[in-house]
Amino acid sequence: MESNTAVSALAALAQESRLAVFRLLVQNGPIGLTAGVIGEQLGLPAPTLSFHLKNLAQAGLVSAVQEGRFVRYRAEITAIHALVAFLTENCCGGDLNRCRPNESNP
Amino acid sequence: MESNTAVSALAALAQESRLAVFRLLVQNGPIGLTAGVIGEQLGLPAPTLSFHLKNLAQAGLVSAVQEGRFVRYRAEITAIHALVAFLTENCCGGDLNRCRPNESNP
DNA sequence: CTAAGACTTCGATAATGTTGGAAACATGGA
DNA sequence: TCCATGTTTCCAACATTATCGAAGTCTTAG
Repeated sequence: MESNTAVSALAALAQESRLAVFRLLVQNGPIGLTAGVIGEQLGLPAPTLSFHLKNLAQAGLVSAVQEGRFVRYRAEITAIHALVAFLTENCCGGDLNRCRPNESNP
Repeated sequence: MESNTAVSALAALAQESRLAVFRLLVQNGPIGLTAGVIGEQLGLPAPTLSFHLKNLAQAGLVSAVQEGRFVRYRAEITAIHALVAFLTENCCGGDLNRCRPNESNP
C-alpha cells in the first residue's frame, strides 16, 4: 500500500458522518445498505450523504452497486486490514520480542 | 471508544507528514525517537514537526517524555488496536458466519 | 550567569474540506 | 409517455487545517 492510499482512506474515515456511515455498513456486512436507508438511519440530507459516500468509495472503503433505482453500498473490510498492516509495518524493527518488552504482546 | 476519539485519531493519521512520523515511531517501538531525530529523518522544519507531534499526542497516538533538553516520542500501539476494534465493532451484526460468505474470513 | 541547543508557541497566509438547497439525472411503474 | 422516487451534481457560504519564519521557553554545559 502506498502512503497516498493510506492518507486517502484515513481522511475518509476522519469525519464524523463518514465514520458513522462506514461503521453502519460494516455492521451490515455483505448485505450492505442502499443510500436512502443510510441517510434515513443517520439523519443526513441526500446531497451531504452522496458527497460522503463518493468520498468513501474513492478511498476504496466502500463499494457501490446499482440495483435498479437504488444504489447499494457495502463496506470493504479488506481495505481496513490493508490499512492496519500499513500502519504497523515493520513494527519494532521487525523484532516482535522488542515490542513493548514490559507489556503483553498482541 | 467514543466516536470523537476515533475521529481525532484518524484525522491525526490522515496527513502525509503525521502518518510518516507515526510509522517511523512504530518502527522504533518502545525505544522511540527524539523530536530532533524525527525532524532530521523526515526533513521537517522544527515548528512544522512540533505542530504535528502535538496533534498526534493529543489524539493519543504518541506519548511524549521529557529527557533533559530532549523530548522522546513513542508510538502508542494500543491506540491503533482500539481504533481498529471501534471500526469493525459488531461486524456483520456480530455473526461472523455471515461475514463475507464467499470469501476467506480473517 | 551566560551561552548554546532543543523544542514550542505565535502569527499570517494559503489551501482544503463541509454543508445543504435547488436543480438535474436516472430508473421503473402506471 | 408521464410521473414518482432515488440519487447525484452544482454552487456558494462557511469552517478547519497546513506551513514555516520569528520569537519565546526551558535545560544543561562552561
